[in-house]
Amino acid sequence: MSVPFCNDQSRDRLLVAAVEVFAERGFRDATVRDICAKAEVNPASVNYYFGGKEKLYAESLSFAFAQADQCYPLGEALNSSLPAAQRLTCFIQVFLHKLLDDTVLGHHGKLIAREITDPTSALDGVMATAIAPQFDMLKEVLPCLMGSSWSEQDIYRCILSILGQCLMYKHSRSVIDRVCPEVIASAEEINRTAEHIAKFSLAALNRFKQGAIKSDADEPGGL
Amino acid sequence: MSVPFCNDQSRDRLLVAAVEVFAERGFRDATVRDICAKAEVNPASVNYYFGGKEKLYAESLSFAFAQADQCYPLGEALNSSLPAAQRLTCFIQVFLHKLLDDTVLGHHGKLIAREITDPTSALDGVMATAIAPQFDMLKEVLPCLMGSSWSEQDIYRCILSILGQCLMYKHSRSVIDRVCPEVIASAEEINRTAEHIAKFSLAALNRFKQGAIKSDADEPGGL
Amino acid sequence: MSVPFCNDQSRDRLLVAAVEVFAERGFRDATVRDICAKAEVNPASVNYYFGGKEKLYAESLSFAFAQADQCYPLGEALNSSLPAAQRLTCFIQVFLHKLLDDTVLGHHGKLIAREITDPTSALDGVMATAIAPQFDMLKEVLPCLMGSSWSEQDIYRCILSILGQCLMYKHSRSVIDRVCPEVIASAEEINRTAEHIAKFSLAALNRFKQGAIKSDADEPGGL
Amino acid sequence: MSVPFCNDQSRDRLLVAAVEVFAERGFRDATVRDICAKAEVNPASVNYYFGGKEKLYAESLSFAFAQADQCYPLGEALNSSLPAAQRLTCFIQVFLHKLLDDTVLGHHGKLIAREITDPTSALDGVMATAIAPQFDMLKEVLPCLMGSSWSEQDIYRCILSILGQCLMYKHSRSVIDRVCPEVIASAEEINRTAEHIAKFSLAALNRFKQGAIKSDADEPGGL
DNA sequence: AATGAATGAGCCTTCATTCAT
DNA sequence: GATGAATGAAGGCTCATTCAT
Repeated sequence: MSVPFCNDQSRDRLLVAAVEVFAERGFRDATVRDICAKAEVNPASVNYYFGGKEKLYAESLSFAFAQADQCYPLGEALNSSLPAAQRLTCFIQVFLHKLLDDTVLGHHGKLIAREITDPTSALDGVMATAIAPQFDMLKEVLPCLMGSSWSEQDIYRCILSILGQCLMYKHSRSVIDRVCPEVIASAEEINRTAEHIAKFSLAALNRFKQGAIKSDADEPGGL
Repeated sequence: MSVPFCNDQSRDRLLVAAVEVFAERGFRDATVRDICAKAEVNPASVNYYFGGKEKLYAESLSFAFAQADQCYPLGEALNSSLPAAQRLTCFIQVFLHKLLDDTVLGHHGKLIAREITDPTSALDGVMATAIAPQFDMLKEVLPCLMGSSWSEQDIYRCILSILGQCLMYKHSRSVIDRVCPEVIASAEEINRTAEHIAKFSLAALNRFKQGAIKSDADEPGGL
Repeated sequence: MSVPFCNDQSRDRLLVAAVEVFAERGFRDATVRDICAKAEVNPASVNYYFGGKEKLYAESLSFAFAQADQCYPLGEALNSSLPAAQRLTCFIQVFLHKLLDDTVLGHHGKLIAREITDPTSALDGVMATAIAPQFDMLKEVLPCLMGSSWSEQDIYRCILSILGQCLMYKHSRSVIDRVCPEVIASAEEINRTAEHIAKFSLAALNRFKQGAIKSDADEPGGL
Repeated sequence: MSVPFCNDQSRDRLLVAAVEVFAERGFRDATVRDICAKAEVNPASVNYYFGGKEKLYAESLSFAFAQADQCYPLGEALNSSLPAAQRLTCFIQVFLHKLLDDTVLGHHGKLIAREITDPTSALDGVMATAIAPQFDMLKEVLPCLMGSSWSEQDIYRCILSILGQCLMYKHSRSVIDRVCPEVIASAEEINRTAEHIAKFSLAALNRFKQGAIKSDADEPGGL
C-alpha cells in the first residue's frame, strides 16, 4: 500500500525476518546480514527497500503492532453497548493472550516489549496508532466501574494498574520464568491468570466506587 | 573490603560509569571506550579490572542492584511484627520510589529494567540476592491480607499484580511519559501514585479475603 | 578458474602480498594491515576474501607451493625412462635452484621453510599435494642406484640424506651466509653446489650398491 | 658470573622458562606474562633483569646453545690424535643425538632451529661461540678424509652436506613425522640413523679421495 | 632491589553502507 | 530496478612496558 507496484515479495520477507531477528537479538545485536540471510535476499536490500537499518526497524515495529492487533482484535471490548465489566474482562483476556502469544505472533511481543522498555524514536510512530486506542477505550470503560467522581489522574492510575498487571507477564517474563513459571504454563493457566487480573481489578474498582476510600488510612473493618 | 589494599579508585569510577553508560545505551551499544572515557581511565582498564566487557556488565548489574537496595531499604516492610497492610503499603512506597528515582540512583533503574526485559546470563546472578527476597517478603505478607485459603499460584498472581502495578511505571515509562506524565511529575505525585497502588491492591486483596469471589461473574450490584 | 567471474585482481594481489609478508615476518608478526597496504586493498579485504588471517595464511602456503612447483617443474626427474642417476641429478638441480631462487619466486621459499621448521595445521594440507610426490619419485629412483636389498627405512634415510643436503641451503641459509656465502654467491656457484650434492650422493649410493658396506667399520684403506 | 651478587634465582628460573616458552611458541607468540607465570616471578621481572623481551630472547638463545653444548660435548671429535673417520663418526653421533634430544635438553633444540631458519640479530651472538667451532673442527677433519687437493669451497660443500643430513632431522622434523617417523622412533633407531649418515658421508668422501671424480658425468660402471 | 598496578599502542574482526553494473 | 562486490569506520581485546612504591 505504501509503495504501489513493487516486487514486494522481497520487501515483505524482509519485514517478517526483521521482526524476528530484531525481537530475538535487539536492534544493535541484530545484523543486517542475518536479516537478509533469513529473508533470502541481497544484503543491500535493506538499504534499497528501507533506506537503512534504522528505518527498517521502525517499519518492523509498526508492522509488528499492526499484525498483533489484527491477530488479537479488541472486539467486544470496543462495543460500548456491552456492560463495562464485561468489556474490561474481555480486554484483559485478549491483551494478556496477545502478550503471551508465542506461536502465531512469534516474536512480535518481544520486539514491542523491547521498544517500550528501551524506546527509540520509532516509538512515537506506534503510540498514536496502536497504544492510544487502548487507553481511550479504558478511559471510556473505567468511569463506569469506579464511579465518575474521580479525577483524570486517578483514572489514569487505575488504567496503569490494570495494564501494569498484564504487562508484568511480558516485561518481567524472565523473572516469572524463574520464580513461578506455573502461572503461565499453559493456555488454561493463562486464562486463569487473566481471570485473576480481571477479578483483582474489578474488586478494586468496585471498592473505589463505594467511594468510602479517600486515603489509605481508612480501611476500617476491611483489613 | 573484598580486595584489601587496591587503588580501587579507578575500579569504582569504572563501575559507576559503566552503570550509567550501560543503562543509557544497552550492553551492545555501550562501548568500552566510552565507559573508560567517562571514568577517565585507560581504555584497557576494563579488561584489567574486570576481564572484559561482559564481566564488567555483570558486575555493574550487581552493583546497581546492591546500591539501589542500599538507598531504598525495605525497612519496616520486613518487620514482621507490624500489621500486614502497613508492611505492604510501605513496600509499595519504597519500591516505587526506588523505581522512579532519577537523582541519587541515577541510571541504576534503567539498567535493571533493561536486564529484566531483555535478560542476559547475568540475571541469574542477581535473582537470588536482589529479587527473591522481595518475593519472599510478599509471600509472607499477602496471606495475612487475602486469607489463607488460596493456593500458592493464587498468591503468586497477587504478588505479580502488585509488582506489575509498580513496575509499570518503570518498564513502560516511555508510554506514561507520552500519555499521562502528570502522575509521576513530582515527588508528591509519586507519593499519590504509591498510595493509589496500595489502595487498589489492598482493596482487591480485602475482597479476596471475603472469599465470596470465586468467578468473575459475582460482582453483584456493582456492574 | 575456481571462481568464474570475480574481480580477483584484489584477491590475487592480496595473495601475492601475503606470501611476501608472511615469509618475511612470520604468521604472527605479519599484520593484516601491512598485507593489505602492500596489496593496495582495503584492510577488511582479508576477511572478505579469505575469512580471516589464518585462512589467508593457509591459502598463501598452498599458493606458494603451487607456484614454486610450477616455476621449477620436476620435468625429466619424473621421466621413468631416463637413467636413475640422471633423474636424481636433475632433481637435485631443480630442487636446489627452487630453494635458492630469490628473484622469481621471491619469498615463497622462506614461507615454506618457515612452515616446515615451525609447522601449523596448514602443513598437512600441502604435504599431500606438494611434498609427498617428491618422496614418491625418490622412492622410485633410489633403489636403482643403491641396489634393491635395502629396507624401506634405509631407503628413507638415503632420501633424507639427499633432501637434507639440499634443504641445508635453505633452512640454514643464515649460517651459510655467515660462514661461506661464496658457495651460493651466483647462479654458477649454485650449479656447482648442485653438482656437488649429486656427486656426493651418487658416490655414497654407489658405494651402498657395492653392498660391501654393512657397518661403519669397513672403510678399508680409506682410514 | 655475569652479574655478581644478585638473587639470581629469579633470573635463572626466568631463563629456563623463556627457553621453553620461546621454543614452543616462537618469539612473537610467546608472551612475557606466560614466561613470568611459568617462572613464578613478577611480570616486570623480564624488563628488570633483561631489559625487555628481545634481550631475554637473545640470552635464552645463548643459554640454550651453551647448555646443549654442555650436555653433548663434542668430546673425542675434538681429539686431533684420533683417526679422522672416527672423529667424524663421533661428531655425527653426538650432533644428531643433540638435535633429537627431547628429554634432557627439552626444548632447546626447537629454539635453536627456529633461530637458524628465521634468524634474528641474536644469531650473530651465538655464531662465534657455538657454531663456528663445529665448522672449524670439520674443516680440520675433512681434508684427511677427502684428500687435500680440494678448494676451500669444496670442503665447505662437504661440510654442508654432512651438517645438512643431520639438520634434516631437526629442521624438517615435521615432514619426517608425517612420512617416515620410524627412522627416529627410538634411541636405537636414532643410532642407526647416525650410523647411516656417517656411512653415507664417509663413502662419499672416500670416493672424493680417490680423486677420479671431477664432474658428475664420470660415474663409470656405477650407473 | 624488586614489584604490582596501570598504560597505550596496535591488532583482528565485524558490520552497515555504497557503488558500479 | 536490483544486486554482488567492496569499503572504512570502529570495537573489544592483548601485551610489552613503565612507574611509583
